[in-house]
Amino acid sequence: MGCGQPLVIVLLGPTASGKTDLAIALARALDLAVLNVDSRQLYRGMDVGTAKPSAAQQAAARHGLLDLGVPDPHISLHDVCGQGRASVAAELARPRSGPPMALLAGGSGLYLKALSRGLRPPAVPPQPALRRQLEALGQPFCHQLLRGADPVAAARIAAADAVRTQRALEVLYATGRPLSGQQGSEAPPWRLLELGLDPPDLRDRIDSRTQALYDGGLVEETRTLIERYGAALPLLDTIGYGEARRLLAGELERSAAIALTSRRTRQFAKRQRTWFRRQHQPLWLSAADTDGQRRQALREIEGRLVCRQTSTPPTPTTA
RNA sequence: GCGCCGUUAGUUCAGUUGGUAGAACGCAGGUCUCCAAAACCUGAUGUCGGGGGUUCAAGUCCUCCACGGCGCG
Repeated sequence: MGCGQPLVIVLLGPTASGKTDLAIALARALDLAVLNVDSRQLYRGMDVGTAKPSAAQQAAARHGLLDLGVPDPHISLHDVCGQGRASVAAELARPRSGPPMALLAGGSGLYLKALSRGLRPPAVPPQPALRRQLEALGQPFCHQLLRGADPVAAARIAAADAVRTQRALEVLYATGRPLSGQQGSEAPPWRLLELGLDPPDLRDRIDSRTQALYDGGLVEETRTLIERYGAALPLLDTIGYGEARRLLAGELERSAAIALTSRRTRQFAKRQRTWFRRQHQPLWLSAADTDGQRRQALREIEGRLVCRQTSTPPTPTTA
């Protein structure tokens, strides 16, 4: 065990914190691929609005878990878990000079947890028709249904939380067994090093990043997505795309759209911080620029690769 | 200059026949095992424009002042 196990490095942080640049720098330094853990960069055609690594950036380092499918059939977490496990396994098996390693980077909390901790959610795909029916029955009634059928899940799910109530009922009807008994996890056989990025000037970074998305063609990209998949595409509710869609519909001025996108992004970043604090507790990198962060991260990674014999006390070395 | 209307939380506003203030959004904290860039929960906001008066009691009535809007000169 210990130093014999592969090392999986997870780089996480709120949007616009500088993960992409640092991930590429680390990938180059360690000869690794950047495996993106991002719920929106999974989709082809959602590039500008998701700040997906550019062609130049993707040429600078290998990337994985990008462009897995088109936006129309929604890609489930179950599928992402499968692809993610395969990508990590391939990366660890890849012949390289050092010990086996993989690098995950992203900001989607649930996805990060699922991949790094080996969550095994039930393999029940979303059933839109069923969800519509449950929706029509009304949330109070649905939660009452759940209390009768799966009291454990019902106790955990807030009475007003329609999304989770519907999911629990969906799993129950599809499998005939309560959801609460099917939410397991399988700790993967690797050591985990979680590094966090959360610069103090995130608000400014979000503002300038938002401006850059609009200048870089977010509205045009949104128009293309609407032409291809229709304006009702659920993924168009995404931060940035939602405002661009309203701009195209004439409901918002450009400056108002940009301000709204910034605000929603800030609110999202706050939720991400809450998640990381509670679910991950990474080692936060304090350096101000990518270069300093890279050095700091590489020191930590090297520290994990030194083979220590815990049974014998370390021999004191005098300088 | 005259008349009318307005001035209440960071913002937009609600406040019944006088009983020391509420909503939404925002903000802060939290939850999270397939919509997660989602969904949900909790919380704090305040010299009610300023002064004076009437009253046991004034955001609410009277009065003066300031500021803003509209109309008439």
